[in-house]
Amino acid sequence: MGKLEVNKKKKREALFDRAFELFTTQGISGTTISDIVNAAGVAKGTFYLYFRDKYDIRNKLIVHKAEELLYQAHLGLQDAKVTGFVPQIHFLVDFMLDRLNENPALLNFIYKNLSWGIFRELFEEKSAHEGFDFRQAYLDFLSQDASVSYEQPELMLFTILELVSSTCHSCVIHHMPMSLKEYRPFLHRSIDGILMGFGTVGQDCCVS
Amino acid sequence: MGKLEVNKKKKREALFDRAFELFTTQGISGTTISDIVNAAGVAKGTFYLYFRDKYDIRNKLIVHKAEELLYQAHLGLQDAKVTGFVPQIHFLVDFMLDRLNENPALLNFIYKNLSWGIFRELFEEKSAHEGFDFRQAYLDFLSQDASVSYEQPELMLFTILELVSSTCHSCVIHHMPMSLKEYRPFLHRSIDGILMGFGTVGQDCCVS
Amino acid sequence: MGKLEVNKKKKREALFDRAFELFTTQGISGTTISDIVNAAGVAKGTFYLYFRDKYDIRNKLIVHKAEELLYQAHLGLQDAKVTGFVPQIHFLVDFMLDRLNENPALLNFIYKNLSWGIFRELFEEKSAHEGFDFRQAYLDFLSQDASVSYEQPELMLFTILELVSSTCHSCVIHHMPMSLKEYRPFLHRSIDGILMGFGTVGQDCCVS
Amino acid sequence: MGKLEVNKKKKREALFDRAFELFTTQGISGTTISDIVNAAGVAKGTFYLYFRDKYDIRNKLIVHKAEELLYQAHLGLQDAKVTGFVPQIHFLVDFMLDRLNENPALLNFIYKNLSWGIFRELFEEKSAHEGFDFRQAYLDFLSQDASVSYEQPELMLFTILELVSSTCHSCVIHHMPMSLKEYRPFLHRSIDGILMGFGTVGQDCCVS
DNA sequence: CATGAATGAGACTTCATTCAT
DNA sequence: AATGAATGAAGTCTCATTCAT
Repeated sequence: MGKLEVNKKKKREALFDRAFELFTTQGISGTTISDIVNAAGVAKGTFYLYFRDKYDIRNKLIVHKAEELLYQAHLGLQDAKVTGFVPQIHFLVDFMLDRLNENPALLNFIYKNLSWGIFRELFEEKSAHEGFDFRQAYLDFLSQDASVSYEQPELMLFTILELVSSTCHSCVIHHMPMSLKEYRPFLHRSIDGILMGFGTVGQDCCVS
Repeated sequence: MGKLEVNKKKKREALFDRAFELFTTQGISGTTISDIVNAAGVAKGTFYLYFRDKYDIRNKLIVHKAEELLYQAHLGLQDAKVTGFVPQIHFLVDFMLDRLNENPALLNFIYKNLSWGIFRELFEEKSAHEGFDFRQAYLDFLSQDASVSYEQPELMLFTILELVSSTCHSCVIHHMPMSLKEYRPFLHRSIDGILMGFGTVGQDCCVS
Repeated sequence: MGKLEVNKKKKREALFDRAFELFTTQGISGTTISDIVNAAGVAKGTFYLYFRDKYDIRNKLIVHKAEELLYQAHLGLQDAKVTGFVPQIHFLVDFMLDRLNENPALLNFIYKNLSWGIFRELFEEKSAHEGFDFRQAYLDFLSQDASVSYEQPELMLFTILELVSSTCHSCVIHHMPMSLKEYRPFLHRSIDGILMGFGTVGQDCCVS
Repeated sequence: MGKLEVNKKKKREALFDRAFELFTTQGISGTTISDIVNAAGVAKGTFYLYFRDKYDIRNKLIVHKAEELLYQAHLGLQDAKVTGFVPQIHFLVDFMLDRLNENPALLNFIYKNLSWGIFRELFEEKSAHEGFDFRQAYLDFLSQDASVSYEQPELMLFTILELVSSTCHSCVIHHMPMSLKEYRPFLHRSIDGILMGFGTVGQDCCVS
């Protein structure tokens, strides 16, 4: 990579990082492009060389941050060596809940965006982490565990994801109806319920 | 009520109704106070006699519209004479899904606000519909049905509500991952799963 | 005076007093008619029954407050039984400086208005204090003291008044170039100088 | 200086000059920022690149105009080759009175601002006219004239300045109590009186 | 590539004044 | 005489975007 190339990358990253800081601290509509370029130490016009407008950088940030979170969760799972699909799902949910609970700013930012729309993008776009493919990883989990079988596994993921992000937002940001710590067991029971709902015959809750 | 009093009410309602129309068609940040007062046929300053700013009227609209929807669903349930708690929940969900499916503008507007925060307000504040108490109505459903018993029934309602509004939004607004029509059966299965998760022993899915 | 008459007077006085308080605490342009009527506990429209606009009430207040100050000084002089024109002038100046030093809000309010323009009004208008005539009082001082004689005594009063109000404002409000306490001896020396400057032959500074 | 630099200076000056015209003809509160930018031929936003608000440009104008006046008087004094401190003071006063009499708009504008506050700024800040130091110039006058000696020379200047600006304003703007032409001799006598009041023993008016 | 001065539409808000009650 | 809801002109200031340098 040429020196010039490196410099460009640096500018883009400076804008990216400062924008995230400002978005999470002052809100999106409370952040102006002036704020961002001032914080990044570049000229106003430079912003437009890298992003179309404020919403462009916001969208790119959401995808990026969500991807990071998922990738971290994936790495965590590998380290933890959890086996079995259901425990793996619970592990991933817990991992992400912990991260979001520690970092409410991030949660607030990606809130309601860590959803199917983002997943589509993550699934379709080339990951920033070379060679990592979210969809494939998910489907691999499933096929590795012969004891489970679901109708519409992608739809199930969507359902769980929406439930988790939505309730988690309420608990972490508003502490309503209770803290995440208190709500967490109920959330896991609800996830189990959903898994059951999507399970095919021969794999259900009651059969021992 | 004096003539003056009636006139005030009319003005407030005109602003309220036009603001809703504009918010749902042009978005909130795409709607200016000028737009609202022009549509309502009142002077700019009049707006500020009734609302503090754009966000004040928005918040009041969200509560109002959510309340209307719930109240309609409640009336619908009474007419339908459905019995049993679980069927009643499914009825209410279906009723609201239908309304929201017909009226995506409304859905988009109250999206992620038809949540616990709103419920709290609806529960605590005096309803605009004299003598109607949401919380009591819900708890009555439960107690009327001797065959079911749940831990933390309010938490269960919260969980279901978050799931429904979140998934419904994605399906109705983005048609992703599929249309509401196609997703609906899976949603109901997920709700059953959640009910099961919150159910106390002796009342579970598999007992025939 | 009828009961209705009394009520009218009360309203006017309430507006007057509250307006003065607000003008001195928030400034004139920082005070709205709404502020005044709210503080006075009357309706917006009522204001216009008594005053033309904000500047009308301001002007009337200035005249009123300046007149009060002068009248107090006059009463103080009578009690003190100071004799001789020059000591009387110094007494009056000191009396007013003390009052203004204690009450910078008043000073700021009448600043640059306790001047010839106001005097004209006070001289010409009928005083609120029945039977009190400022001009005559001043001319009486002069004629009572056979040892002094001035060209243009009214012009001299104007000169002294402008000097006092102008320097006093700077000292009291800005403490610049120094406090009033420190500046006062120099002010008195300057007044003596001016008196000398206006003195006719036979009465000048150097003759012992 | 680059082309861009020159252009910026031009814009700032256009705003400055038009603002002064408008302030003196329509008054400050009668002048809007729209008026200023229209007159200057620049966009509304441009104003805010150079000045914080209307009061910012006003303050900067006052300092600037007062400085100009003093500097002109200083130049006039050098040309006139008047010697002796007292005649120099009278010359300066006359010079400024003439200018202000010719230009009542300027007088009205800097009225009561051509005072100690401004002097402090002029004394402390670097003059716009390179190498010109007001305070030093004044002190030099004093020290050059061995025949005079004053206690607190700066305080004396303050006293004279307040007297001149205050009385001058009344005479020029309101022609009250008389025109400046008629009042001028009395003013000079008052100044002499003040000089006397501040003079140290051995230097007074009457000693021949 | 990078800059940042300039733009100008338009958002928000205030408030003196009126007038029907 | 008193009220206060309604008015709407007028003002301030912001900020995304452009473009000459």
